[in-house]
Amino acid sequence: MSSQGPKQLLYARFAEVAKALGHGHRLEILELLAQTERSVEALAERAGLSVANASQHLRLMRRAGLLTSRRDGKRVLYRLSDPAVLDLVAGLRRVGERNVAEVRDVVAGYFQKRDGLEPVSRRELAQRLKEGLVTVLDVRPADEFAAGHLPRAVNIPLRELSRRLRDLPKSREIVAYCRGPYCVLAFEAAALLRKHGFKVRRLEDGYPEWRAAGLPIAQGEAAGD
Amino acid sequence: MSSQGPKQLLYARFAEVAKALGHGHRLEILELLAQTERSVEALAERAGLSVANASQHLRLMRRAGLLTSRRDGKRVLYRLSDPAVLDLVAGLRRVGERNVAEVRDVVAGYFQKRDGLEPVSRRELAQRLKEGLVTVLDVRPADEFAAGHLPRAVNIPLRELSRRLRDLPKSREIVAYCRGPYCVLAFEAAALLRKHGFKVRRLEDGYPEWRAAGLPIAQGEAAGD
DNA sequence: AATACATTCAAACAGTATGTTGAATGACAT
DNA sequence: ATGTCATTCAACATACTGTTTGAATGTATT
Repeated sequence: MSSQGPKQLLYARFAEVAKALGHGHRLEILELLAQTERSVEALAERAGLSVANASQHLRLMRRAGLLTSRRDGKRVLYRLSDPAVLDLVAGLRRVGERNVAEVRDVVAGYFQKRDGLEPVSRRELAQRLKEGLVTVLDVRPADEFAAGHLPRAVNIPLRELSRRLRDLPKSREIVAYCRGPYCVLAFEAAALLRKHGFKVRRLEDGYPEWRAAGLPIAQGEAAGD
Repeated sequence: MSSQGPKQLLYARFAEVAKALGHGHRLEILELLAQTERSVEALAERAGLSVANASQHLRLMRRAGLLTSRRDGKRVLYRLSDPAVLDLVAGLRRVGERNVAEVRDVVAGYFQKRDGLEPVSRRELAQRLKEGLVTVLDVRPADEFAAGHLPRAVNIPLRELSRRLRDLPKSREIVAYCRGPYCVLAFEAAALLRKHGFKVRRLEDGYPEWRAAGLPIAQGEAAGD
């Protein structure tokens, strides 16, 4: 299979890149790495995997060219080797949304139940941010927020949201976002806030896409900025 | 693995799309289907597979949402379900080129040996075509040419090229293309023609990309147009 | 109805992937 | 040096993939 001609050889390599994307756990790891580089242990914990298992998935993706790693003291930090990896994942999503019945069912059955409204586009949000018309709410865990977030975003991780409703304005529109298009955090946040009478919509996707689009970002832990 | 939450379920589906791309033979089938829809038998023959084997690869890709099929009398014709599938394959190529050492080696060792010149961009070729400055040479098999090709292109399948050199002009620049970026036909053609003193360059990719870019195309068997 | 043909399905095989366990490596701290 | 911690490796059981073979299906042709 691997080597009748040079084209076959190349295609076998390209297929390996695709194979490296071909597992739910690995796509989840890529979503996490799209936020910021991370250690094996941190990834394992967030993705719900054993450390050894996460390590194997990471090695496989590194071999395929999806990731690179560097050592930082005792730990090894992995990150996406190329922004084009995000385009690939977005492509999988697109093909799935449009051509796989089960995907459409889940989107209709779970996601649209939490938030049926049209999401806000990046462009529109960027514009309204400039005009100071909206409150932007980042519902990711604090460390992901610290690694990079939308300008002037308020960070309330989803788990704390019901306790901190008073930190949010009732009059202004709120735009919630998290890791990406199917990150459940923003959907759950939208459902919760709407139930409590807030005016809320979701950003169409997440922080990685915002950054990849070249829009301004901010870093650090502070709430104010 | 498949269903702790809705996100995991979606990711498992998206992973299936990636898995369907994860085999050299399947990428080759996709390259053929990017030219035009085709029967199982035709695909099997061109990809060098048994009919039953091709059928299984096709079924898998159809399930994943990459392909659709329709019956036409005795045969079943497959085609790409979505232009986004081409974007996905292009994404694999891009990640491979930039991040997999072996890919770079093969490109340097085989492809650049045949044609080290910068390829002509679609834009540039479209412009020069309008001005009537170039001869466009399509080296794909006749039936693929007939299904769609660049305007005013001359079709000389690679196998016939050495016998039909006199059909090509020595004075004008020739731009050769075939199925896509790593279709060997155009590289071999460029090497052969250059050896015989023609001025020849390659188009940066192939017919499917030209069509996907919305540039004008022509159909039918005639040589003149 | 009988035949021919294209495709799919089912069964079988070898080969490859996944996830677990426990041991090995490599880097830092004492 | 010794111990500790994060990561990787090796070995294993289990499940899935790719391919071949031959039979079954479904569609045209006679």
